[in-house]
Amino acid sequence: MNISEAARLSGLSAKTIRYYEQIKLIAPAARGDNGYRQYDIKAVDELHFLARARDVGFDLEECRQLMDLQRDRSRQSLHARGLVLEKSQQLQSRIDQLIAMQQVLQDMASRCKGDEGPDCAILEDLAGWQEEEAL
Amino acid sequence: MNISEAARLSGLSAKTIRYYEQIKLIAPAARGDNGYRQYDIKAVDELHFLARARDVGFDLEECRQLMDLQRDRSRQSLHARGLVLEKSQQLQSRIDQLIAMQQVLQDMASRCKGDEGPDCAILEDLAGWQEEEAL
DNA sequence: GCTTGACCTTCCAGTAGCTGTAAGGTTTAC
DNA sequence: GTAAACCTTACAGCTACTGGAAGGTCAAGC
Repeated sequence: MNISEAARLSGLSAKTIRYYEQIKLIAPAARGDNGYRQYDIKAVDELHFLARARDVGFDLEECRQLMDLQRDRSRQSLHARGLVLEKSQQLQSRIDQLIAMQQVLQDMASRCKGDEGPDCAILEDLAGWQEEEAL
Repeated sequence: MNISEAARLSGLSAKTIRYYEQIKLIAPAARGDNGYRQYDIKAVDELHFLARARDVGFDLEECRQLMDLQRDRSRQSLHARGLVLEKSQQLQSRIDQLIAMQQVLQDMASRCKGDEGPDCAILEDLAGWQEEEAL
């Protein structure tokens, strides 16, 4: 099959597939007589694997490691588990951070009248007096 | 004061301050005889405002809008409130997304033995059978 | 006066993970 | 024959910086 069909089946865009080939995340695709890339089920499975790994938050370097494990017949499942748990913790940190940011925003919004006047607790807050630490 | 002191007080790096000047997010700093950038309290306040806005999740274009509001004597606080509420919703979407990703990871990890053997629920999951949608 | 180190300057390149666009070749349907 | 819908490569651009090179300036100590 051509690249657009592989894209449809894997959940990646054709552009992304070419990009992954370019950065050698995947092996160069086979080519037809016309120079078009050709994909078989096995190749699509690999692309799908990447799409799934990206979806749950792994970056491309981590995807590379996961694919290495996937290919390694003598792998130890604890390695994959380690990568997953580490990523899970990273996501948790990011979630905590975003929640904290959001709470500040909610707090700002609740203290702002939000009317036609120029008085605004939000802008006062952002402009806010230098905090202790810096002085 | 020189740029490194302004950086220390504002919470931005000197590099970042120069960058903000370059992309015209802030006005060009005054210069001393030696060509060094000079900052007064007012300039530092503006930098601090930017640092705070970035900290709670606004991108540079949104920071520009917030600063425009800050400078506008005839502003309406509902505009600032709108920006904050919109950003809050964006953060919420992102948080929800990250939580969903993390749950998948936790689920994977819980089903993986994580031992010395090659059998791995995680890798099976990532490699997983094409989902209905694509077929 | 000279050196040393900590500043400052500009400019260019690189980061992650693509996406958009241009310029062109191929295939397919009518 | 031709138009649409594919495919190819190559290069630029996105966000928000950060790092580094090459060089000018300043203050302190000898």
